[in-house]
Amino acid sequence: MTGQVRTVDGRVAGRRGQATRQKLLDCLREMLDTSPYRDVKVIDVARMAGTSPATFYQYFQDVESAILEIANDMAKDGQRLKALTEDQGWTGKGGYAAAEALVDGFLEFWREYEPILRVVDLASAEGDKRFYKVRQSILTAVTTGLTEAIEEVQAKGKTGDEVAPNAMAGTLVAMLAAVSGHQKGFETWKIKMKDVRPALSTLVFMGITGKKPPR
Amino acid sequence: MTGQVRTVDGRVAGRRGQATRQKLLDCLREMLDTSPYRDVKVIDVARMAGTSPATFYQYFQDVESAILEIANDMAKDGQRLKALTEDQGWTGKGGYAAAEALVDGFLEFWREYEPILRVVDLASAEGDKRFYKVRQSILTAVTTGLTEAIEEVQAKGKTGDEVAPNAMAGTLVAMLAAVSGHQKGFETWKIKMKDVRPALSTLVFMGITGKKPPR
DNA sequence: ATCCGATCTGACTGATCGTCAGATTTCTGC
DNA sequence: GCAGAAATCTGACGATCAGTCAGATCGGAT
Repeated sequence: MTGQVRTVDGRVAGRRGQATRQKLLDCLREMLDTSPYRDVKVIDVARMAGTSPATFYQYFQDVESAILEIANDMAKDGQRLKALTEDQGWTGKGGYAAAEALVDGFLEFWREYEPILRVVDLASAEGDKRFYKVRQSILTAVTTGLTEAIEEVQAKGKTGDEVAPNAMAGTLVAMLAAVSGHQKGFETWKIKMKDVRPALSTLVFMGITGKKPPR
Repeated sequence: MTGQVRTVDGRVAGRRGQATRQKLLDCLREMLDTSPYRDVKVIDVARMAGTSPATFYQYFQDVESAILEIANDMAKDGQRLKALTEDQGWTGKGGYAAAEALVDGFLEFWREYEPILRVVDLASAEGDKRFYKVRQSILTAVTTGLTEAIEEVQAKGKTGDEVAPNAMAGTLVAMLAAVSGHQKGFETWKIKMKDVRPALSTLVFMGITGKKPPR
């Protein structure tokens, strides 16, 4: 599906080329773990990979394109979040458990890809469509899943004055993403993630069902 | 309080110097509106301000320090958000109105400072303590305000199995900040901000009171 | 007009970017 | 195993930007 790996000038990369390319990506990712995004230099990545900057440019247009590559892999892995919204009963105790599972899925996913997600978030907020698309591919799946869940609950309840399901779903997803991306920040305050988890789960549950979760 | 404006080498800036400095800050802010953070160059800012790079370095250590300056002004302005959490009755219809006002305050504030807040967010997530402090000074005030509100409601309700007030407050604030920072993103989907506002208000209300907002 | 401190800048060094032609390594057919 | 071809890598280069400093310029006080 991804097609073959190609160099910037269109040549198909062979075994050695792919290995080098992957090594560059790995080093770039490690670099992003430790240095501010703005300070990541091609020359450093190349040096870390034991190669030359020219080689980097053989495989990537620029740093952003390389990060986009990593982000695409991440997005593929992110599709597992989608499953957490499907075929769930969202009412009663089972519903709260489902909310907890969704929350945990987000927290774990963000913990794993934090530095990449930071860049994806920034770049898409800055209007870069390539990164926007990646972000979407992760979040849209979850958003539509939740939208359907909310629609279902609202259809049964029939109070008539509910909020728009897709807006509520989008808001919940944004919330999950934001909190997941600031886990370290929360810990640095006097707020424990152990307490944040139930707060998130409760909000997800209430956002979907409009009710307080059962004890 | 801020003390006098000083150049990097410690001299106190006079009238002309302050004007130049401010012009540089203005141009930097405009630059951030239009270019990706990573692509903002000192030389461009200086050029736009009709001055030379050397002058820039007379007033700022580097680009980040200059942005931090802008961010500090913003934080000062952000203290108005704090007022939106104080002396509010958070129950019943008045409570929902208060939630709406808080949501609107966030949305407006983020609309005004979006590009700066993006950088503040990134830098503090990357562990830059200076930016982290700025972010805190805006959000902590609101978080503690909401924490108190939740504690008050819980004290009256006495169901005993509530979530931790500060975790809930922190989560709500993170949600508000996240959604506010992705307003354009929402609009690009098929989700209207007109629908997001009530979704946010509802979640804030439910997060605080544990009840569905009154019609 | 002259002086003095405040302010600005040209010019410089060093680092990184991004490119290209040519060197080096790996693969292929025999 | 070897010659030739293809794939891969790199040194070297011009361009751009970071960051510094000594000296030029400005503007107000006398």
